[in-house]
Amino acid sequence: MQLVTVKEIYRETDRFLNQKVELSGWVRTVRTSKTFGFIEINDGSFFETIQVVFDESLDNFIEIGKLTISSAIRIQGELVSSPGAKQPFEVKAETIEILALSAADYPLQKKRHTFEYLRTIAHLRPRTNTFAAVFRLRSIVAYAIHKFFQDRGYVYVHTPIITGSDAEGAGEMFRVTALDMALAPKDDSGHIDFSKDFFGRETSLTVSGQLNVETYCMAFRNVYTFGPTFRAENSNTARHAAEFWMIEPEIAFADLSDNMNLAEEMMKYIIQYALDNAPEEMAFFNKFVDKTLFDRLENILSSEFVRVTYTEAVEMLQKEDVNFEYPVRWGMDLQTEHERYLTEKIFKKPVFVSDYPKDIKAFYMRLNDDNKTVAAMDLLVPGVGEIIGGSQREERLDLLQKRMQESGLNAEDYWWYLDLRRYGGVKHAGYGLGFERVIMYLTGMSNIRDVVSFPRTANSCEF
RNA sequence: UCCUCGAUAGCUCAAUGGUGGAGCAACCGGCUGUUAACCGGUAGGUUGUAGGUUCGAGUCCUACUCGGGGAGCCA
Repeated sequence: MQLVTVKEIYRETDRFLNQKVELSGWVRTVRTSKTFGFIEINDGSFFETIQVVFDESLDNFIEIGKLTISSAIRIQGELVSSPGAKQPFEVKAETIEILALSAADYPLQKKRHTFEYLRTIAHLRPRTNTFAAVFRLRSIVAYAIHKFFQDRGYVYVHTPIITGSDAEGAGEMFRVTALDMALAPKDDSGHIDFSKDFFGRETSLTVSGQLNVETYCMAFRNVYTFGPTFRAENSNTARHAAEFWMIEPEIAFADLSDNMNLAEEMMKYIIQYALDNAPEEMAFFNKFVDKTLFDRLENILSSEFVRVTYTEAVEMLQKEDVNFEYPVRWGMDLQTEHERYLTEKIFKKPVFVSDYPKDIKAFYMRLNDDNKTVAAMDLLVPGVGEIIGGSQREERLDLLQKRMQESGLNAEDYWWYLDLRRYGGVKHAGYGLGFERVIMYLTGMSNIRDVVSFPRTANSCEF
């Protein structure tokens, strides 16, 4: 009797056909007749289920027929080719052992549930087809990202989760404190005295690893971070979460064009990797979640990403005969409706928009020679919108200091960041890729809450 | 945070201001190759919460809570 997984049976069917096998897994569905029945089980190793046929020759036939969904069982039997149309093979059971009987009020039924309902039972939803596919893909894509960078010699840097820089500028921050807030020590002006706190200063959860990873970029040349990020923004959209994962590569001796080349190569690599290594899951998404998925992904793999400057994009949008809620005008940030129009209507594929006005972008972005724009780039993709935001960094100390001053930042807080410009600081660039947004893009899932195991959003931290 | 729509059985949804229903799930029974199996039966409800209008409220009004969609912020 060979102990096998469902994945092994599907991938190496010839090895197991007409052999005795032993399987264990969870019941997805049971169908019975007077003298025989069928069980489909999923053993966790594979997206697909396997059908088990059983009949009254089993001494526990009656009990088996009453198995509830999600009960755990062990089956011994023979793998045989199946006369049924929907599966190539099945297991003819000789013994079925009930390992754990699931209660009858198991909330998942043999029918389609809404994603909204499944979010209320996030501890059970990975047992559904959709979420099993999403989270196996998420694991595979995380590995693909590491593989992409590691194969190219990048060093993976673990940047800190707790940060003392209180103005990274990327968003609202969650405070980290060991103080009892009810008894917090106050200073003379009545504000909480964080010098008495654990770190002796005010600290927060990171909103980006970028500033830290730039320091390692100046040592290892090509580096990346991949870790959790926290934003305390009261964002209530399908593509924002308070806790999410971000990939942030940083490359030295490189400019904005190199940065976009890297982003494009990485995106294509990830897509190809997902198609090659999760074919069942991807086929499922294409069939049940987004019927245009494969066409969309194939189109991306076989074409070059569009590259336009912000100024060109504004001109193109102004020429279109469309009534935008917010008219396009040079100097304002592109609204979601403009970004979507660019990527979904005009180009119908991923678009890099670069060289934004300096006033709407972060202080660390490199000032262009026109003195009006900075070497920033966003990658916009159909369906998701902004998936990457990046820039060439300002490596010239005097200009960086000037920009910080204009942005109202205290240069002393960034002394180590400025040091990089004094000690062999060269041109360098990098970007942040929202991991969940990649998963959304690869699966067609339209809500970020459905690609995070236990999503944390404003007013929601169950589980 | 703003705009908008919604909340009725375990799930998905019906119900003109006038006795709250269906399908699926559950439970009981039937069925010799099923595929979200099928057939028959049983049980299941303080209509999100708190007020108000009315002879009478699931239905109308107010507030709150939670959720969907859109916007801002961004990845």
